[in-house]
Amino acid sequence: MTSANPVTTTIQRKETYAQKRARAIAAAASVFAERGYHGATTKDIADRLGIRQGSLYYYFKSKEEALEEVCILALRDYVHAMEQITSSSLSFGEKIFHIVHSHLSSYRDDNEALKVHNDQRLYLPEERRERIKKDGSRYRVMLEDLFHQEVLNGTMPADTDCQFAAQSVIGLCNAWGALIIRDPLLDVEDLTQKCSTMVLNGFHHQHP
Amino acid sequence: MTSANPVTTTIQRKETYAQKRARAIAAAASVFAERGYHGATTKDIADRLGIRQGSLYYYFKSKEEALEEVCILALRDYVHAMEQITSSSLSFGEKIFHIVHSHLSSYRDDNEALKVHNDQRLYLPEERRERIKKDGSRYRVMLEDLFHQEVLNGTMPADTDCQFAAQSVIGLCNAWGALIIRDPLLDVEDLTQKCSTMVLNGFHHQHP
DNA sequence: GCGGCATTCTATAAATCAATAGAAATTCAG
DNA sequence: CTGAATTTCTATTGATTTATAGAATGCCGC
Repeated sequence: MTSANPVTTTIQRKETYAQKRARAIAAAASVFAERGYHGATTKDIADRLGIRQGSLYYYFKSKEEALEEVCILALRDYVHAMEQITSSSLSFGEKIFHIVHSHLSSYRDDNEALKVHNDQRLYLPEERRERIKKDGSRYRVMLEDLFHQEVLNGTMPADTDCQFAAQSVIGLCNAWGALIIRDPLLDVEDLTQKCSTMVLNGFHHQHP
Repeated sequence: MTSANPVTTTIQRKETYAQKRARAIAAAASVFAERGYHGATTKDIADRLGIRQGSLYYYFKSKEEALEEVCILALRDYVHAMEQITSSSLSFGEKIFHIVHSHLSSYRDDNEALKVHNDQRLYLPEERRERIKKDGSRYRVMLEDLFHQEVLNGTMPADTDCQFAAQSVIGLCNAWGALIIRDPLLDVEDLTQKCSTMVLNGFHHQHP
């Protein structure tokens, strides 16, 4: 055997293509989130990367491909977190809490990819949209199943509409997510607590 | 007195400028809803009206003005409906029901102006955005006050965060609204029932 | 029918933008 | 150092788009 492969043993002094491309996707996410897909220009993205407009095409075949990549990125971590939570041994209430927390946190910490997925994905042509749709549906179905399980357990009314419940949780989180991005003062921990409580028990209204 | 004003007594054989402009705003709303503000062209709007691109400028000084008008239109009816409901003698639960119903219905019936307001208003420059912001806030505050009143009545926990509650109801309705527009099969009456119940009592989860 | 006003059209200016081709620069192994 | 591969740059093309100016058309009262 010859000496160990320098690629894996040498300290990396230069970013790989994949790493630089990942930064390009993040830059695209940021710009798309701020100005929308059509409102953003390839120059905006290039500027954020410190390269020229034309150079961007070394990483993307088209602006459209950049949007698709942003959407794929957004869903990857998002779905992964959901898988971790639903397969854990937490109680139902705790799972909901973690799901909401993970969802809201991603708006604060991550990049703006999730917002771009929510707001701009419909501007993708059919074919590209289909490709990312699967992951989005998977997320919704996992949440749906979580509710469904709870109905079978008897800890939720038998007539609960689990599709409605799942979609509502997602919608609520996305609505607050949009606000979280725009208002740095919003406290994710506090919102997580309030959203989970609301989902499970509403605002506790008592008939007078 | 001379003969009665023909404008008011004669059967209208021709649309007034205001009416035609209103149709232009509706066309803009429709196109903006479908393609987004930046993705829509003035030609798209003109096509939907059956006029030429240049002729559109008889009704708008700019594309930007068209977007502002769409947002103003969206909020006018929206705020008006809220005023009617909150000032009525309905019970709290009924009011929430009507508010949700009015909100969701507007996505089904009206034009797509409300969706445009939600998704595209941030692309307006500061000054124009400020002008429409007031109406949006008014809606939220009215809803907030409704919750606040209920806390004072003692039919809701004293520590209820009314701002959170109001924003959540709006967010939930907007999330479902976006789905309603895309899926004609969704039943607004059914969704209204489920959304109101969820807001008031959550999904009735019982600790096992 | 005529004069004036309202409405729409044609044609075009000016700016912007995505995408490409090929040259330059950088990096790196031998 | 040298040559090849990678990465970035320059320069440009072609298409699109907003907005304007001025001409043409339609409409209405008289």
